[in-house]
Amino acid sequence: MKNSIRILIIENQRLTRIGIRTVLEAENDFEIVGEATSGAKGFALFRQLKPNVTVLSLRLPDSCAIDTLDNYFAEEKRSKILVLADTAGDAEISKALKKGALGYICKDISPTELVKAIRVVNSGKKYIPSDIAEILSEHIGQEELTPTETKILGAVVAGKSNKEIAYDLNISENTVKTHVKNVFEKLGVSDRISAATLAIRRGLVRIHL
Amino acid sequence: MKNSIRILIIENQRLTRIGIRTVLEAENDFEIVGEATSGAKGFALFRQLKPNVTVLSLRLPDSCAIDTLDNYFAEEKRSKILVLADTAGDAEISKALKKGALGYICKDISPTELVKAIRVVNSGKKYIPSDIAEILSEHIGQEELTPTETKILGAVVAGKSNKEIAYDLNISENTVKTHVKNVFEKLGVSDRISAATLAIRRGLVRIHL
DNA sequence: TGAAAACTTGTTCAGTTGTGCTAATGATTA
DNA sequence: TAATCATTAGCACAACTGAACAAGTTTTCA
Repeated sequence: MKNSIRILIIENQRLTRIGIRTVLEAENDFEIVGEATSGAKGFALFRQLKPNVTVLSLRLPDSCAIDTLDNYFAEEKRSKILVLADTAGDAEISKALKKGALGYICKDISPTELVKAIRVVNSGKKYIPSDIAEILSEHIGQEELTPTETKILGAVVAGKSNKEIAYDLNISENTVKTHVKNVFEKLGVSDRISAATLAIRRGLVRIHL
Repeated sequence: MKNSIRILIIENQRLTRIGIRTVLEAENDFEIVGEATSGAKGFALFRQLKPNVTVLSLRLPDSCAIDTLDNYFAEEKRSKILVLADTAGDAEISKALKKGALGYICKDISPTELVKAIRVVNSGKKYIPSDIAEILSEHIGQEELTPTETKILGAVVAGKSNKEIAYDLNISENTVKTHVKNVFEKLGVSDRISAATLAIRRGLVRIHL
């Protein structure tokens, strides 16, 4: 169909993908041009098909959407990407939006809202559902972790001791302690377990399931 | 339709629910008699509709399927329940099966396999996909945590200190240490962070996302 | 270039954690 | 009844953690 919105779906959960397709196929100006189950295949299809809108799942077996977003924008500056998350609580929302994703929706979105999201994003505008916008606003003002702090938090989550972290990063244990303390302050916790669980909940670090 | 398999779907992610429905509706001897988005509504519908097969999502906003399975079997001893999980790695697989669920599938299941799972479960037999069976076998031989140990692990994950845990449970700090040590041994770790992340990964404890 | 942010290291010290033991009590079960 | 398991508790000790400082160096970027 002419002037139809050409859509690429990158999502590994088949049942969810079928759900998305079912919803989108009901719109007669939508055309699903491709589907992929992994980040690599998805990006390859993106380059090949040049869809109008790409629905990209946040968690894919081989990659994290946040990290691959750069590739999409390097390939096509005006990529229109709608990130699809499992839960709304993720810290990754703001990251995705900062990187240039136009929309961020959650898998419990209603069909009508999904369709709307696609249309809005296709028109080049941002689409953020109100519940997600709310969460975003909650996180506003929260200081971001620096690269080193993020690395150290990752090591903490991995169960490493300050000494081990110091050894791994070739810095003194005192330095590690300082970073850890700063991370605690920024996260509003006072022990490494709370830091770790918070990091996991917020998606501040990636853990290999 | 006569002799059709009457199915109840309890799953909160709408897109996934639509996917499931789309797949199941294609079978002309399947009949979706109800859908629910929460554990409470789902169980209410179960009592009312008495479906042949119930597709029950593991993680629901208000409850965990594992904990509510007992209710289903109390209501109807021969409930045929197919538990639907996000990931295959969960320790909850074995728990669900022990409690009496007939099947345990993952959301990236293929349509044909989902249909097959429904049919097998409806016939009263167990259905475990090979990849999940494999994970199950990996966990075999791993010692299970005792109730107290589970409670203490939960407290550890919650970021509590030994002292706090002792106070909460009205036991001495030394006892807490003993339990913590035993948990470490059973999990094969040697610090609380690793215990916590492992517990989260395996679904040994529930964390409020 | 100059300021701001990030990264680095140090010291001290109280408190917590984890290890390695031993051992009593109650509940369950073969 | 004997055996096993879960729960409880104690002690001693080394190691690690987190708080509370102060202060130097390097990067980044406007």
